[in-house]
Amino acid sequence: MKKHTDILLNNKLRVTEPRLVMVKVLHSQSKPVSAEYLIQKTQLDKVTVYRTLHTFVEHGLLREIDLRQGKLLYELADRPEHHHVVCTDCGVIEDVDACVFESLQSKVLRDSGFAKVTDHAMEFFGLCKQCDA
Amino acid sequence: MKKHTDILLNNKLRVTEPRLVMVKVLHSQSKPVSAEYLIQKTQLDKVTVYRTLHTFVEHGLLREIDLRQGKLLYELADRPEHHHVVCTDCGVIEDVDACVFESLQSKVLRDSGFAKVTDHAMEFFGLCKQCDA
DNA sequence: ATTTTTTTTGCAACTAAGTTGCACTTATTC
DNA sequence: GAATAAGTGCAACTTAGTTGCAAAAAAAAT
Repeated sequence: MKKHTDILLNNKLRVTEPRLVMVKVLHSQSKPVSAEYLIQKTQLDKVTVYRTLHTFVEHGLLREIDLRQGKLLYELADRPEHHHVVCTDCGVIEDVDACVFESLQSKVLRDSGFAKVTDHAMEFFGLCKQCDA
Repeated sequence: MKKHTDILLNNKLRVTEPRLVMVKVLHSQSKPVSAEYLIQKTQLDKVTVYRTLHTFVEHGLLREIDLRQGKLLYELADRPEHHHVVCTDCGVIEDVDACVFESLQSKVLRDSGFAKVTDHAMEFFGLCKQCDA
């Protein structure tokens, strides 16, 4: 499929079969996925999956997310920025629109004496309606 | 020292030598510390350290913090709630006063359709003044 | 189009953080 | 002080991810 090839080319990445397979699987999922999931779905060697994930993150194609599950998750970066809320019971993940981070940044700098804030993690944990019932 | 014994008793925990040693080391540090640091400082078996950390967290004595360093950090929960900003260059950690989380909670519930938010992670990453210079 | 160069891939072996099973020891309860 | 319950430490294991290196595949040069 031309679309997936273009995604790689647009990001100045070599077009290889493993990368096309990974882009395809990543596009098929609307929720963040783990390296483990990609290894199983793509049947690629785990080293290839881990290395490709890093490459994609470096090129800004993917976002790396830590939802306290002992492993990192990945989602395509072409979606609008947002945060996540994770059910601590069943693990379901829902989106939360981009946060009020801008207004917090100055407070962070003031409190800490840091020079710059370049990134932040803001994730929420709770119970989804099913698990709360 | 009576103080450390009391901390354990107040939290309905058995008073044992390893626990007293751990409380002592935890009190000696104002910044969050890793399990590794505690293992090295206390000379206790790593299994004991990991299990005691979990016990302390369950009893509300400790807070567990994930600052994306591939390992969890721990700090005493008797300090006022706050967040952290981490220098992505040198790793130094500074505190940020409790966040505007209350005002975000309703937004999170609205966006996600969750029933409850019980916890959140909100950490910042950037450059401290030294590393930015 | 073929050769050369460069990058990517996959295997095997490794690492780091943390966990589990189990016998032994140490606190608290009676 | 004996019985009971909980905590400790060793060895061995697990899980997520990494490193070295030779073979394979892309892109660049001819």
